[in-house]
Amino acid sequence: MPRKRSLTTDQLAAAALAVVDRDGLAMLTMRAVAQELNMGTMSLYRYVSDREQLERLVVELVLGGVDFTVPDLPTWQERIAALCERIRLAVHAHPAMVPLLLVHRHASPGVRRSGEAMLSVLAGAGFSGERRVIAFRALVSYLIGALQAEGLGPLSGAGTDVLATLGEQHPHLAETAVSARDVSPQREFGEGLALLLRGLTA
Amino acid sequence: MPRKRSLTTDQLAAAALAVVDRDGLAMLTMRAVAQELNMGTMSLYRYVSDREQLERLVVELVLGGVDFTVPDLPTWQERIAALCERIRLAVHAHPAMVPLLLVHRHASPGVRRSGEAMLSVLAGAGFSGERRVIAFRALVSYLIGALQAEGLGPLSGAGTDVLATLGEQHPHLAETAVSARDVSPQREFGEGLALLLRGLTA
DNA sequence: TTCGTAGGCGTACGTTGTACTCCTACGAAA
DNA sequence: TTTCGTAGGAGTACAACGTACGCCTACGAA
Repeated sequence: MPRKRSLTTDQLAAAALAVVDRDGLAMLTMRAVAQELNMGTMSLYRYVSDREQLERLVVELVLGGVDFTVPDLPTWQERIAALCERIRLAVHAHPAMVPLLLVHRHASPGVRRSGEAMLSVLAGAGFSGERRVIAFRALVSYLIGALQAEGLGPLSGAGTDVLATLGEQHPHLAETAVSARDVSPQREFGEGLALLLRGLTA
Repeated sequence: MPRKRSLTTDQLAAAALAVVDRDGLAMLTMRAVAQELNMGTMSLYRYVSDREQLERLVVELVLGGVDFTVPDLPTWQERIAALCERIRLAVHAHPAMVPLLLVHRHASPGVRRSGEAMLSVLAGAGFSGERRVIAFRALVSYLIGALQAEGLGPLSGAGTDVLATLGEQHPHLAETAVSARDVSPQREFGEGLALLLRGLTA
């Protein structure tokens, strides 16, 4: 066997993630990643077959840092919440890559492992059949949506002047946007999830 | 004043939406839309400054068909649910454009109108301050996530053989995927939302 | 030392968005 | 009715993208 690879898959993924973190998702380019590694553009194709596969590597790298073992907590609600918070924390460190989570949520081992973990908690809590389907999908929908929303806040992101203009046509929206300033992403995520969990409890 | 425009903004948006519905979001191209209209590619730039703006037109066209007047229903939970279902129905007719909803959820009048409608219901139900922020964001997160998930089912979409392979490593995931076949998107959406609303009620 | 395999990379092509420039249609003004 | 200025339509062209192809070369096995 000839020659050794000068790169590990993790290094490649790390370089891609570095580009995304620094320059944004739009700058995730085969050329940019190659430059990040001081390599020729086409050399990347010795490690991935696609730009799509490169994106998947980024997803796996981020989700790979998450511990999906079910935490030892008194209630199943706390177990679900802890799992979700772990995911949120990992993703929070790389907000620009969130859209990749959505695009590659199929065919991603990390996403599947997270699903399995959540479902095992639900199963242990007595959820089965269609009830479990509904519960699981609701949790996943919330998780996906919340991570998206956190990436670029639809309310708190805008400046105060924009809100003033907004306020004339949409008073409730403007008022809520002001209140939103005092709610941290973590609280928002956690308490929103708590609402859903409360609904699941009844 | 010289010359009349041969196109309305709606016609342009409709052409773009037709391309998306027929050929998928990836084929939404300035050239493709121009061809759909039997126009030169650059002529489109008399109506939009950007490809981005063209995408926004598509979003507005889809959301423009939604009635955001608060429905006259007994409980505020039913009012919220009805509003969300209207949105789901409109989007359901054009599943390929769902990602555009996410990308342009800021700076979209349609999205803002939907938010204002939901918030007015919440306000009428007695939600105020930070509680309203949490409730609103939770609802929006669920809505966004659920619409995404519906576009391409993460569980039911895969073939049975894939599930079998999956089942060895992820038994709960495989089992839930089987149950998921009997749950229609509408039920899934509605009952998931009901869970969240129940959590909001307490 | 030799050789075959596989890594690295330069070139080039098709596709994208869009800047620039031209031609022309047409309503208003004469 | 004629003229003219404005704005719509389209062709050309370019930069940036993903990536197919083919070359050179490093290096472990023989």
